[in-house]
This record gives sequence, structure tokens and C-alpha cells, in this order.
Amino acid sequence: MTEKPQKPNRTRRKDEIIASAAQCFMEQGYHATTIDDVARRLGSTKGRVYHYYASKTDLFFDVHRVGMGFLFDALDEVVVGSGDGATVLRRMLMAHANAMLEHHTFENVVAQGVQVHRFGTLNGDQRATLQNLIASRDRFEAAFKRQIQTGIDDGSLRAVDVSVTAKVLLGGLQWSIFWYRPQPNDSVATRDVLARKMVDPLMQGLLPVA
Amino acid sequence: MTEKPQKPNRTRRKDEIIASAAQCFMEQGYHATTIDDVARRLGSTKGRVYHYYASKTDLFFDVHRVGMGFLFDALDEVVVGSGDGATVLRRMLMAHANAMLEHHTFENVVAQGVQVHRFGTLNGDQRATLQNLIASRDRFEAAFKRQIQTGIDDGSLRAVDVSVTAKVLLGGLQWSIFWYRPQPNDSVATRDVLARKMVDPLMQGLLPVA
DNA sequence: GTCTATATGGTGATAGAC
DNA sequence: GTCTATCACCATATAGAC
Repeated sequence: MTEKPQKPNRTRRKDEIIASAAQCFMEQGYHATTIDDVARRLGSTKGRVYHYYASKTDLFFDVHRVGMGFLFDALDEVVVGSGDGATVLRRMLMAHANAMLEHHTFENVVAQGVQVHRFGTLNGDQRATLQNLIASRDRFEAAFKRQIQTGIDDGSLRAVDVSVTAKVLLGGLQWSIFWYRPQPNDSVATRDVLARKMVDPLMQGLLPVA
Repeated sequence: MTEKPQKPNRTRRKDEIIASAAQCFMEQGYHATTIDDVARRLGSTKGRVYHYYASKTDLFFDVHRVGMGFLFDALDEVVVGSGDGATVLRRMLMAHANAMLEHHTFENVVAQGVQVHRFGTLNGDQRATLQNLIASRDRFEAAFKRQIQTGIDDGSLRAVDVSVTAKVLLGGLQWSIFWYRPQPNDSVATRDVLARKMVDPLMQGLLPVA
């Protein structure tokens, strides 16, 4: 009764395809990417891709799902126990900034999911999957809105507009998909330095202490 | 020797096409938009579009050019004479936020220009045009970097990382292309209220005055 | 100047050999 | 499970009628 090795192998193959697709989608955009591009990067042909994915749309959805998973994982590791609302919010923003940099490729594709409305005709499962992806993006933003409200309530944050502020803060970090280019020699530490430079003006503001 | 009306008419026709294309590109993305889509929105056929534009790429470049023009126009109207570095920066951010909201459609397309690298094969003129568009985006960001540096130098801003901060600030405002949806009844005043909610946390930061 | 009709090339997806 | 070959469709772009 040993575990069948089929499932893990299949999963590993799918992960390879997802990684290749993420890279292609980031570089060229979803619509400009062909299945041949994804296969060529794997050193194979599209026969393999279509063996694991029924359609280009399903492949995109899986890349998006993995990308959102990275963001939620980063949030889950934030210690919420100690500190006031502002302190926890800073930890969340730092975790998010680092995740955006580390998973630059996937998060670029996640952003495309917000814009790309044309996936061709979707079947029932695909429509449900799309709804799930949209819902997950909303849940992610909601976590930050709740935390901002918590900080306002406990007096550790100014009384800003919670919804707009959440969008502006996240947008400031997420815009890195447009300008950040991962370097071969950058480490967790170098990314963290950059993340701090990104989060600092958002938390502290630009004005000096009077 | 009256002015020939040909030129203005041609310009007006092109403006119609640009506006239609901008709307289509925003809703569906550049690659997913067909010339038929652009023509259908005009109540015509693609024969008209191709009479004014030699290719879809040229049409995209024109939409992008107009979109960047809106952003520069907004900056040019900012009064730089009075106030310290921080005050002028706030005016610039407010002008930019308002422009992003007012010209939401075009600015969405401008952002696509950052991502879309695949335009098919470009001829010499098109390559030059693309370089111009990229250069204009760089000049725009540079204006904000200079102003942040000015503020740091005169002591009206904290000593943040100029380059990263400029990207984060602009990103926070520009991310509105993903969440802002123009309403039929929103006016200059309502947009300005929203713009203030966007700019305020960026300038003041989130922490309360100690 | 705008239309219809069409040439041309490419892309998602499938069938079937191995 | 992966490949080659191919289909069917769609989009860019052009030609030519009106």
C-alpha cells in the first residue's frame, strides 16, 4: 500500500508548466503568449502542455491561483500577537512588499487577472474558478482594510479613509511589478532593504516630525 | 487663402478613433481588442480605421501619446512659484491623482504600454516612436524625483530614498486604473475629494502626530 | 472617404502515431 | 506521456467597388 508516485509526478510536471507560463505571461502578457511559447521554454512542444491543461485559460487561472497563494502565505506568517494596530500593519506591509518582490513573476500575472476580462467563452467550472480568484483578491484587500480600521480604533493610526488608503498603500507596493527587475544575485536581505524603502514613506509619510 | 478644412476634419476623425480605441484597449486589453471592435464602437467598419491608421500598433502609440499628454498638461498647470518643496510636491501629486481619475481610460492604456512588449515587428518610425514614449514616461517620473529631492534639500521632506519613494507614490496613485470606475455623475469636485483621500496618506503618512 | 470582400498568416485546440 | 500533423477559426491588413 505505498503511495502511488503518479500524483506527485503529475504535480511536479504541472508546476514546471505553471512556472514557464508565469514567465511568458509576465514578459509578453497573457494574450500575446502562445502555448508554443510556454512549451518552447520547457524544451518541449504544446502536446505536453495540453496533456496537463485543457486550455490556455485554465493554465492562466492556475498561475493566478499560485500567485495569490504566495501573497496569503506571506500574510499568514505575520505575527499579529504583539504590538498595536500600526505595528501590525507595518509588518503586513513589509511582508507584502517582500512577497511582491520575491514572487515578482507570478504577481505580475495576478495583476493581469484584474485587467483581462476576455478569456473567450468560459464553461461552468471556469466561471466558478474566475469568481474564486476575484473573491480571493477581495479578501486580501479586506485584511488590510480591517487592520487599518483596527489601528484607527486604538489610536495608533490617523483617521484616514480606510478603503481608499488600503488601495493606495497596496497599489504603491504592487506597482513594483512595473519597475522592479529581479537580479540574479539579490537575496532575501537585499529584497528586505528595498521593501523597507518602499514601506517607510507609506507608514511615516513624507513630512518631517514638526 | 482660407485655411483648408481638410486637416481639422482629419484630426477630428482621428480623435474619434483614438477615443474608441482607448475605450476598447482599457476594457479588453491591447491584444484582445480587434480593429473590428474599435470600428464597431464607432458605428463603422475597419475600412475607416485603416484609412487613418496604417496599423493597430500605430493606433496604440497614438492613444499612449495622448494619455501621456494629459499627465504632462496636469503637471504643467501646477504653480511652482510659491511654497516649499513639500507644498509643491503635494500640488503635483494632487494634479496627478486628478488627472489619473479624469483620464482613467487613457491612463489605463498608458500602463499597458509599460507591460506590452510584443507589438509584432516594428519598422523604423515605430521603433523611434516607442523610444519616445518610454522616454516620456521616464521624464515624468524624473520630475517627481527632482521635486522630492528639492523638498529634502530645503528640509520640508524627510530624507527618504528619492527613487524608490517616487515610484511608490506614483504607483499608489496610478494603481487607481485597477479599481477606479468613473461614474456618470461624478464631477471635477467629486474627483478632487477622492484625489485628496488618495494623496493625504501619502504625504502625511499613517502615523498620528506624536 | 467608407464600405465589402478577401488574402494571408498565425493560434488554440485536437487526432493519432510512437 | 510526448510528439507531429493538422484542423478550424480568427485577426491583421489589403484591394477594389462605390
